[in-house]
Amino acid sequence: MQYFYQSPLGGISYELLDNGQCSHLTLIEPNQPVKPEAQTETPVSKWLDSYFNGRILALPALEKPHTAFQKKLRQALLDIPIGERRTYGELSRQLGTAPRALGQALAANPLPILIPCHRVVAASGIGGFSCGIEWKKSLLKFEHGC
DNA sequence: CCATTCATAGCCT
DNA sequence: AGGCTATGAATGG
Repeated sequence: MQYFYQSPLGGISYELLDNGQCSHLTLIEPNQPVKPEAQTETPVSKWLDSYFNGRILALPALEKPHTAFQKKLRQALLDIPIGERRTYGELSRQLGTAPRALGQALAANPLPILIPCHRVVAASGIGGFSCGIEWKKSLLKFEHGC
């Protein structure tokens, strides 16, 4: 079942499975509001509230990673504190993989923000973002002020 | 400093 | 199995 959330940075849609786990989260075009009537209170919406208020709660139930690597990657991403950044090179060395392969894995992350893949940037420059580079910029900017 | 090239490798579908 | 990079380092202008 699909839900929507209106964040200060733009609309967010996400998918909850029957078991309550969040399987996907997508960032809509920044500054494009979503239909207000589609917003419903869920564990994910509560978490997003907490995130955008600067006091982050424990993560809601998430769908499990499909591979061992994704699990390791998810943990590594969650270990990056707010406001911190890692480069693709740094993180790939930490995980024992190649920078490019890491990019592939990040691009396939179905749970941006929840799993903070936006804190990984290129060695020079900002790098890419699956939901649009503008989102990555605003997220980093937002976290910087926390 | 910017553009281009190329080595590289493993993750995802 | 095969492609396909959300890289990075090196090079050359």
